[in-house]
Amino acid sequence: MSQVDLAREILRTCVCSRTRMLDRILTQVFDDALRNIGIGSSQLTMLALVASLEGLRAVEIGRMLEMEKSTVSRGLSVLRKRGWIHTVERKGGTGQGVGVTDQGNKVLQRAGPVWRAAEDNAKDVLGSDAMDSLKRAADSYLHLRAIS
Amino acid sequence: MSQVDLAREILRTCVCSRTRMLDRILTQVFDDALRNIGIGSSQLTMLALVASLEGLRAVEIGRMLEMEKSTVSRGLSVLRKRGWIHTVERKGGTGQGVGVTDQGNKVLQRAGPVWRAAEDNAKDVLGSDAMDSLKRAADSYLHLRAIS
DNA sequence: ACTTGCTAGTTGTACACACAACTATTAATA
DNA sequence: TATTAATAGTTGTGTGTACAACTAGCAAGT
Repeated sequence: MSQVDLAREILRTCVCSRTRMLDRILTQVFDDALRNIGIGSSQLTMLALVASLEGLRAVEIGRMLEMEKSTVSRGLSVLRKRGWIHTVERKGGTGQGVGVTDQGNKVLQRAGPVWRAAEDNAKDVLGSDAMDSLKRAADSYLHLRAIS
Repeated sequence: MSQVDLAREILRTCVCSRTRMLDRILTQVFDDALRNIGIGSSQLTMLALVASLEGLRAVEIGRMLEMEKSTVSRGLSVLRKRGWIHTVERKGGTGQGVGVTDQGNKVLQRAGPVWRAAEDNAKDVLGSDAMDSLKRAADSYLHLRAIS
């Protein structure tokens, strides 16, 4: 098989590069929408998770979002720097977790409608069939039962 | 609507965070497989594109992969540093583009079987339905007609 | 030829991401 | 309790990503 044929097969087929492209496209849509609010789409995800389950530890966040622990660590630093989360004691005294601050809640509330508009916008960009199949692809795998 | 309800709605619904999670999961699968070869999945995508269309310019790569030009610029630097691509003259003298080196072709050939195995592995991880719907979601949007 | 303006490319900055190596903390057990 | 093992968290490094600001190069028109 020639190099060119192999290269074209990779480009036409590879599910990883496809997904990464979709990620770039969607991140663009959501970050554009959220820019005025001053929060990025990744940050919003993490903030929403912390708000959903007060007292989460970093390792649990990593498990739920499929993130490496060092990524979680640095992501939480950003949220902390912005004043959106703080350290909280966990029930039972088993170590510490994170919780949302008043500022964090305000940002979340302001982001809500903008995020919904972005979700609609994404449907226009991708088409609603593609969006549904994308969500289904994720549903079959992701570990978000705790907040369902 | 309470903050917690909003937060949970975002986590359950957001197509952007879902896609980013899928990206992390798939990148893990492909990078693990490719590690022995010494190339990352993003680099493989760009190398395959350059190999498919000799003499591409950065701006064209950006259009086809939905990447910002600065991202392309830095991505190409990495490939150049590794000795996988080089600058080539374009037919008609309209500026310069990039082409694959012999080394780059060797890496591509070695990566081929490993990449195919990773693609199979991804099907096991995601399930073949999810994988199909993921690819369909991308198909409806991506600009790869030039190499089809 | 000049200027004017568009397009392409690079670089500074900040964040997202993971691996490796380290520290700290917690749990298990001698 | 002391030691050890396992888990959790941080930090250095390199890459992936985009925005803003800048430079370079080309094109159009007068």
